[in-house]
Amino acid sequence: MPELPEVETSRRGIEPYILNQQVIDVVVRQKKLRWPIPARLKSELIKQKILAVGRRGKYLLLETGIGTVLIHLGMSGSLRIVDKGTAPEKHDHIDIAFNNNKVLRLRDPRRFGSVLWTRKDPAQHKLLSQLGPEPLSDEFNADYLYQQSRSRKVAIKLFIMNSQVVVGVGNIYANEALFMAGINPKRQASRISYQRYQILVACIKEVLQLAIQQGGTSLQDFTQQDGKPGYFQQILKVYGKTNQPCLICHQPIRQLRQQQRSTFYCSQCQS
DNA sequence: ACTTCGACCTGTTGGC
DNA sequence: TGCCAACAGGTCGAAG
Repeated sequence: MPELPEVETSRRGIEPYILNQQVIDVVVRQKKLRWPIPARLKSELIKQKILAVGRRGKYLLLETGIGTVLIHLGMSGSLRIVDKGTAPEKHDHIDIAFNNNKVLRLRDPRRFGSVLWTRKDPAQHKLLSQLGPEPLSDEFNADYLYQQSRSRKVAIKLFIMNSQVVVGVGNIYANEALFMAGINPKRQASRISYQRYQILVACIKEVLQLAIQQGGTSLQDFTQQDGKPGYFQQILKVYGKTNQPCLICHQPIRQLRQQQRSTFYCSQCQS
């Protein structure tokens, strides 16, 4: 579920309820996620105040005075705010309870997500230190991406989904950005001109920004049980549209597999 | 240094 | 209707 726009929407959704609040309890029902939830988390996090709710790529960062909670939602994770005493449901793996009677609750059926704890500068954490620039930052520009692409034979779609190249471009938005840029997802990264990288960078930024906007407007009710409307469905032009007519040229959208992930594109509009 | 592939999980869907 | 294979929005680390 979560790509960067959903993670950012989650960040904005939970922030008002937990910023400057003190942790009074941590309840772990299932510690086996992508990585085990550290045993130290509860004892060290308890009594700490959340000083910032940040994001790096698809990681959420809950910063305290002594360390940072790293949360990744994997493929199926979601966060919600519930009142203290609300009964957990299936796959509700961890609660972080605050002194304002609110509880931050992670649900993750597939358990590809993670909840970690670091006392260092989170940027130095193993999982964050190798990450590429944020897609919406100035650091992510055509000069950078073009430089990175020299001598890279991988298909452009896989290239932009590589988190060491740029963070936050998942399967949906990689497909959408390449459609918007008119670039064939199978094209080798090294065989794309600087000019086309200028377009691609702009399209990646636009597609992500638009999705964040959509999420922000339709997801004000973060405390509700069903925190995931299909808001991004409406802006998708190729993802999941196999055999449907291209919005530009009416050719059927094609589907193929790249690295075990589905790719959707228009063979006429994208070269 | 770069690329590919298996692995981790459960829930849903589509074809027979 | 039921069954089962295929697939789902991520990404790490080992193997090639």
